[in-house]
Amino acid sequence: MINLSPREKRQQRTHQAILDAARKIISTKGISGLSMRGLARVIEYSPAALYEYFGSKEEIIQAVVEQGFERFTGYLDRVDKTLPAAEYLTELGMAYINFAVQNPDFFLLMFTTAPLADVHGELSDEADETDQLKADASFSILLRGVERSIAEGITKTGANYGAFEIAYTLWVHVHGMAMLQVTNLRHISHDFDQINRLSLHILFEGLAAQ
Amino acid sequence: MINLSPREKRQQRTHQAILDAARKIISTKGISGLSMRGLARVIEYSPAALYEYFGSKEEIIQAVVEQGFERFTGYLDRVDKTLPAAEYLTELGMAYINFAVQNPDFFLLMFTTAPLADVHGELSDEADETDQLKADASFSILLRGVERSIAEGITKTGANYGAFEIAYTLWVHVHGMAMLQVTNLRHISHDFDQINRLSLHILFEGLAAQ
DNA sequence: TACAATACTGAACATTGTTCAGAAAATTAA
DNA sequence: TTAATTTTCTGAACAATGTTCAGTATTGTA
Repeated sequence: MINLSPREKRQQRTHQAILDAARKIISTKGISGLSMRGLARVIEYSPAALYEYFGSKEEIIQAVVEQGFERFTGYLDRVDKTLPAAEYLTELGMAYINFAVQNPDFFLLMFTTAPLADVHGELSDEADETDQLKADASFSILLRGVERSIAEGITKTGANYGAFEIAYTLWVHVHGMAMLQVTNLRHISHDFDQINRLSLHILFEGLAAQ
Repeated sequence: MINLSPREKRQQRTHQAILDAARKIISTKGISGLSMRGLARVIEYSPAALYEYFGSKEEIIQAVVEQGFERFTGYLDRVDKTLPAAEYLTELGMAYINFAVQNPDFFLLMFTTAPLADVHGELSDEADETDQLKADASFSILLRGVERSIAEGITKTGANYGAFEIAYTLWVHVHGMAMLQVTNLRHISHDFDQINRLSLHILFEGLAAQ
């Protein structure tokens, strides 16, 4: 895995160059601004050459989204884990929103692109498919933060809800803020940082209540 | 306005037939399944005829989204207003999510389509543009519910936050649930109703806390 | 140096949104 | 009713898109 032949190195470089160019185009001109011909022009290949590396435009987009989630997870993972749980979760949420606001079109694409022909349902029927969530890298970061907040007594659990339910609650709240910031509220010139923090604070009070 | 000439009636009928057909196509085949030729075939016109009624495909989509928001507002408005504020706001939120789940592609389009060349900013610079929100029909429904909840003592206000901030908090939370249901969690066979209600309940505890 | 695999190009195809000259239909004027 | 005019619609065409494919370079191996 570590040692690559010169050919494989070239392949990987081109593969990545295509994805980088695609990501940049999407970030600047939106997903509708991405064309195979334009993409080919940027990396100085003919349009047909792209099909040596990817089966279709859809596959390219899928790969860009996949790498996007990796960068996203990395971004969230960079939040200082030595912070007290309450602050940590707040900053985690703000990082989530920040990522969205700084790459609005890209974020939008990530969260509106359905995974291509996922092989989920392999363990299927019986098993609760929310397991998929728990396996998700960025959700796991949140989940660990929540578990710590429970240990620190910041959030209370009950018969109905444990760490998973609390994490879900935080997720939807933050995701809603991020999403609205990037769609409905996008062109409203107003700084939402303060109200977002306040809003999160209110939610934490609910999570702390018995 | 009420009396229309036969010609105007025909125009309006065709106009609406186009939008209805477009909405149906989007609901069944997604936005990428909408083509001018396919749309024309459904209403039994030639593709070029569509341009007699709309300037472009983009304008058609815009109009479909606009009517979508009207239907959406109507849907929310149908929630029983005689319910106690807490229950009312809960049911309002669940209706929001229901609308999304029942028309996933359509909902997605509505909340990811940027309004075309909006004339906002006309009162501009000085005025806080969050006023746009307060003018929004569906947000107003929520706002009135929140004001009632304040009157009933269900939610507390503070120096930092009044009805607007509380409404925003509820909105992002519910919107996050709806959005995730329609994107990330779409193909997970799991009933989220229970956890969504629970999640909302937790938020209300925060809103009730001092 | 010859052979084989890989990487790429150019030209073509079907499909898309859109335009436009003109035919058909509906409305108005005579 | 007829003639003129306006509205409504069609067919053919255009440029741009994603994709394919035969064939040509380029690279790697014997």
